Amino acid sequence: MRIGELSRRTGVSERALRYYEEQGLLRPERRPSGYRVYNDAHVSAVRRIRVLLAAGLSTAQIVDVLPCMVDDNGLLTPSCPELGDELVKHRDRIGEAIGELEATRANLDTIIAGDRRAG
Amino acid sequence: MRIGELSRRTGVSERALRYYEEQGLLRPERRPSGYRVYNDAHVSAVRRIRVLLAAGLSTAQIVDVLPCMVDDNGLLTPSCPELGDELVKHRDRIGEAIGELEATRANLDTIIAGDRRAG
DNA sequence: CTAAACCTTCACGTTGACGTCAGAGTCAAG
DNA sequence: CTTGACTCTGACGTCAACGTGAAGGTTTAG
Repeated sequence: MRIGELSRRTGVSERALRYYEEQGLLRPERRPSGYRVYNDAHVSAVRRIRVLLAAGLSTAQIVDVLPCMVDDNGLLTPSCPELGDELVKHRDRIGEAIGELEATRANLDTIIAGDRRAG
Repeated sequence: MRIGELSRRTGVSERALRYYEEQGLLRPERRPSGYRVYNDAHVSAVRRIRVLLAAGLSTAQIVDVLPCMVDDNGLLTPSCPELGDELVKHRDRIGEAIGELEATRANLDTIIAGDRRAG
């Protein structure tokens, strides 16, 4: 498929797809005309990129992480344990934020329930 | 304390602290000279801001949830004057933020666990 | 008193992840 | 062959979250 179809199938703009290639995240084939040609593996790659970007990783970090995932089914290879640790650390940071917000919400709930002091 | 000490105590640059005020995240007192004056509540507020930023929330989102986050002994911040529907709305907004972060974390978990079809 | 350290408000610079537009080439359909 | 949709490569614009001086006022130690 060409860039337009990939854009429609992923919901990611053509500009963003070209940018990902520029950053080394995607390496589509090229027709003699210069047109980019993508396949289904690229579709899932783009989805993985989006998930990682939404999780707060930069394209530079994703460049390191992406090769450690098997192309077809998004599996982490066991050959990259360090990168797995990076992802775990990042998940833990998000967990920390969730904890903060949940504690806040719990305090709010007690206040709303009528108590003046929350613990 | 003044901005320099707050910066040292939080590890956040003075420029960033002024930026947070500009975005409505901090409201320090002012001396006649114009100097900003902070207290311990601002120290924990800055830490919360940093956690939420690191989790991928924007300052605009933090503006919505921060004013109703509760200080050390469960005291309401002065920026939550109305104890009725407003608090409930704020709690619900916090709930939305939690939901988004949990979705992000779930996606990360899927990738880390090597499961199929993240996204 | 002076000097160092600290603070103020502009205001332009930077980086990342794109948006947007220009000018030109490509390709399937009529 | 022509039209129109699609694509290409620059290259400048944007927005958030600051960095980095500039030019000057404030506070405190000596």
